[in-house]
Amino acid sequence: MKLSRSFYTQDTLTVAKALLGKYLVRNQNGIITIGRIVETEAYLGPKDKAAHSYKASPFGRTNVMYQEGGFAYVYFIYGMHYCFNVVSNQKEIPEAVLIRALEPVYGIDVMQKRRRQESIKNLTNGPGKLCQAMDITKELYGEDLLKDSLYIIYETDPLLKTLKIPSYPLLSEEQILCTKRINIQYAEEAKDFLYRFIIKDNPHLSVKKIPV
DNA sequence: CGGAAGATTTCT
DNA sequence: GAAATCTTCCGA
Repeated sequence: MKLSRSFYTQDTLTVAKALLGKYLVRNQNGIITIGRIVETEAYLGPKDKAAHSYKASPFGRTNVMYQEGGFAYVYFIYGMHYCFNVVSNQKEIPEAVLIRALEPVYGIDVMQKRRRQESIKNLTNGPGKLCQAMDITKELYGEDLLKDSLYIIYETDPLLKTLKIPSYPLLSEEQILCTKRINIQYAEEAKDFLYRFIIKDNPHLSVKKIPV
């Protein structure tokens, strides 16, 4: 089952944490790739100096964040990478969750081609890498995650069994770790907010060490 | 309208 | 440790 609109319109920290263990599905004209979400970061708009929507209007690149939850906010950075966020919370509240790392579980051969990289550990362990592996580009800016090109499913979805994807036990509270966010030193007091959520010890995290 | 910086990755 | 590379935003 796809995550519903009411999942995405919860408060952003709840969504960021609850996304761990769910499966991101990309259907690019019938080519399916799937990854298990293992790392997320919350960005809380006007009260968060690290957020793109900290001082923004509903007209710039963060436009889609003003929608209710469940849409894709994709941005281009450093002249070469895309990053994918899930818009969260209610309409007019410009908040989102950055998907920072996946564990590849389906369509791995496709991901290897797109990434020009054999090593499975190096396919989706970073926000730019996973966009390349899943073919997420600006074309998906504003995409509705309740549609069929890009969406997220529960760990109980029968599709996973159909595709013979090995299942994991449901995540327990103690497997989830909350840390500072990555690469936002400029954000003053916001750099210390514990808005990053990871599955403890997962081999596909973007950063090995836990930020202090 | 120009310049700087960036929620990154890769290679040295 | 630094380069690659380009969009966005901010200040003049």
